[in-house]
Amino acid sequence: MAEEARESLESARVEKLERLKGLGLDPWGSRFDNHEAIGSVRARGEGMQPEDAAGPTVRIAGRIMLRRGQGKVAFLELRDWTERIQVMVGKNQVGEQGWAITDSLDLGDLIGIDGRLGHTRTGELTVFADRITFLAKSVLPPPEKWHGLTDQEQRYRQREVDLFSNPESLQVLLGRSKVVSAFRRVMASFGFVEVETPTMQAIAGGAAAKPFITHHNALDINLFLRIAPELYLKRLLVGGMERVFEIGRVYRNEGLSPRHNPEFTMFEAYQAYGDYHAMMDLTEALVAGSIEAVGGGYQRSWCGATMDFTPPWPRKTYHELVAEHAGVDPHDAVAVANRAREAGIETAGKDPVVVLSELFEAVLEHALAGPVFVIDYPAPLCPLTKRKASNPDVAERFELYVKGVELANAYTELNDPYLQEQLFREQLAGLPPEESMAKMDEEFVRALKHAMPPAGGLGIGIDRLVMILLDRASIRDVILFPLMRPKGAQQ
RNA sequence: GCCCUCCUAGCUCAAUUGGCAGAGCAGCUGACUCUUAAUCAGCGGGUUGAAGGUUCGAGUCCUUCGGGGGGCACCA
Repeated sequence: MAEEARESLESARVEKLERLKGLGLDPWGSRFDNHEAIGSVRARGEGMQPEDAAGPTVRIAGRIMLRRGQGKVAFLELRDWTERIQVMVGKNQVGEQGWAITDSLDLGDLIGIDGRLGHTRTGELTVFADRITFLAKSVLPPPEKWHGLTDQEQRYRQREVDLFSNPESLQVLLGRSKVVSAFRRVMASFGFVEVETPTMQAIAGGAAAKPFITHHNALDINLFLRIAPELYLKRLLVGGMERVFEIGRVYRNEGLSPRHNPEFTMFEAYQAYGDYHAMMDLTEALVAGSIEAVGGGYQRSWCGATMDFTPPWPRKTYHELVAEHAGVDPHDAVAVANRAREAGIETAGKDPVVVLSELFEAVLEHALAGPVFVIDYPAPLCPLTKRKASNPDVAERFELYVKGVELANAYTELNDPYLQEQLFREQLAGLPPEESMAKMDEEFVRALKHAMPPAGGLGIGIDRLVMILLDRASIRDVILFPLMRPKGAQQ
């Protein structure tokens, strides 16, 4: 039976665990202070001559990835979250107890090593162990030592195994953290403060998406998990917090795909007395800071395509792009509708602006190489955006596209409470309510009546940015624990 | 939700037109104090995702179910 085979592998390891106990050791280890990152040890080794036999003493800790027994000496490959390094353990050097420990090691075990840094006869940088400290037993066998874990399902379901057996996965997900840190650094340098707003909301506003519903028992009310933090952040502008940002999860009850996970990380920022041009500058600074953090420069490739992130990026109007790529005058509703039908879009009963929008998405989104700021959207699509003073049919909004992926969305924020209230009530023909951003939020409108400063607002999808900067094809590769259907669940 | 596709040992993968389920790694036993995916000798490990069906015979063909990946739809 498969179960028995697995258990026999486990029991062989449990037997060694008992052997460690027999040596008077705790197989689950304890505190191990002052160990040095293996990456740092390696860096020190760079400056050493290969003939330096007895280098500095070092203390490292990590997981045993490889083992090469050689009689009364053993070579171990130890890995921590920075690097891997070879350790040589000799029976004469570590003594009877140390050798007994070495004899009980399995691939996957966690150990600490005190030793001297040097090189072997073949020139490999190696820690020559003086002492071995057992830190934790792995009673399950790790994946194959050369291929690692390749099965996608297991890599997502057992991310911890993926992380320790596939260094690339670890680097990608650490890279994600570097991007988030870079965002915080850049925002601080621009004088923004980080805030936290409700993720459970009575009205799921600020974006067009179907929400998740949850229930609060004590109040006996249904609440929505937020689809965007937007409306609360703008209320902070009213309150006088002039530069705020939030990095947090939002939840959208929609399909899964290589670009969509039901919960994802949204960055939003609001700057009093700014506008959408200020947000474009900020976007460039944030992406530049992220690129600096993950390395690799402005010329990047993603899924085989190359792109240039050297700022500033092109800024083209929505209408220009429609004329250029769809070959149709965006002001000519009949021509737009004809072109849309050519592209296979149903036009009957839809507002001309909705048809234009669907044509844009069908024809243009994937044609935009980027990075490119698409600016000045048709006003009816943007119920939260200030209209251009010179033209009320155009909203001061931009979206940032890179290789067909929408990375950022920003507005000059609408701060006229009467217009806001009116726009919340308007429902475009052909748009079901849950697909509209227009959801009446009385609290928000009331807040605007206390005067919200004219402002620029920006939203960036962190997951997608990380995907593009770290050249991952699937959003699941940049989320530590992507949503998976529970295995063996009934119905 | 629909379409395509995948699921074989702990892991990575084989298995000819339907014809005895295999290998490497990992594991176990032994040898080895400078190896590099160490090597050498030997040993164990399987309800081929699940359940049915066709057939003399199914890992392979059919049906249903479960899970994954990709696409469509929806969206960021």
